Amino acid sequence: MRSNVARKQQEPKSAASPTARAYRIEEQIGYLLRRAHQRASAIFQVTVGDPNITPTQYSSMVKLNEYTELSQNLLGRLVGMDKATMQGVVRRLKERRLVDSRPDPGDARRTLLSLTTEGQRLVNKLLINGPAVSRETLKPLNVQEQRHLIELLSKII
Amino acid sequence: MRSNVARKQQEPKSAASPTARAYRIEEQIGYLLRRAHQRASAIFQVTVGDPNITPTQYSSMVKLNEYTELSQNLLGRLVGMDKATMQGVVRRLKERRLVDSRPDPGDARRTLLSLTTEGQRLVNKLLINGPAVSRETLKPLNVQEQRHLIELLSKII
DNA sequence: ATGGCATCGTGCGTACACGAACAATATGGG
DNA sequence: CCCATATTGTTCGTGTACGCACGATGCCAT
Repeated sequence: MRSNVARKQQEPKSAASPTARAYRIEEQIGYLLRRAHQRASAIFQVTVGDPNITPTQYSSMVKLNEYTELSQNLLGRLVGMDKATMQGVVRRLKERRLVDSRPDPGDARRTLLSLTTEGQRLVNKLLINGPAVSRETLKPLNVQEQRHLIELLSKII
Repeated sequence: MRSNVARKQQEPKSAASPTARAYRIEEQIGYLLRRAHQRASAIFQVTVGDPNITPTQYSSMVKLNEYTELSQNLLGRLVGMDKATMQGVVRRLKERRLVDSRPDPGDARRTLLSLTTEGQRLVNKLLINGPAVSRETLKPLNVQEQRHLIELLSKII
């Protein structure tokens, strides 16, 4: 068990003027979001029940489970992924036979995606642990704070 | 100008039972953190003033500016990056002559990192825009909500 | 009907993110 | 002093994430 705190090697140069509020990277929203997202991903990985499924793969499969069949671009919009990113996610899911695709008969530009039987089985298993992932991630907060955080994050997206 | 909302192609299969609360991926903390982080990164990129500097490179340089000289591992702990990730970040900063390194005279395992003059000049320029990045990211919230979000995120890290 | 513009999926390049394995070095307890 | 254990930094593999450019296709207004 090692300390999570950095050994103090050196003092920071305090460039604080008396009036200006200090700019601390640890208090900036972007920094906090990066760290919080890291922690959430780590909790997902150990809690969801299958170490080979990533958060983005999971959300893609959950959406395909809801809609049955979706084009790749539309799926990307629904789960907030760039089409280039979506490409890689879908490729890996197809390689594992969790997702299948067929050309859209009504639009030759599109590929329709759907879960395989295997993919359905897996996502329904993972969905059981879904709430536990969120619960564990939000554990440091009380119920009211949890609701508030969800609400605030929804607002800034 | 195209709509950001997906065209409705198909209804989701409503699998809602009357009692159980629906599991919506859009309300899960991990999903929201991923989306919020995406947005924050995009705002950083267009607001910080140098499109070639990433958020992680920025936070590394800010920390090096505070401490003058740090080992790679310690810097990684201070900014919340894995040592393998840190490796790549530092390599790119060194390639651009923004960061310099020397062996630690007191510990042959360590490499001491510091900003070059060029790196100092750049980070001090970027620090001017730092507050604007955070301000823009938090724009959808009022001041009280902004403070609250920062506080809640700090708690779950 | 056709020409301009948007959309869809792909490929490439760059950058985080991290687990795992590794070699070199440091440290502390017996 | 010496050995078990820990730390530091590197490399490899896999997976997001996205900008850009491309070709194929669809759509719409003239």
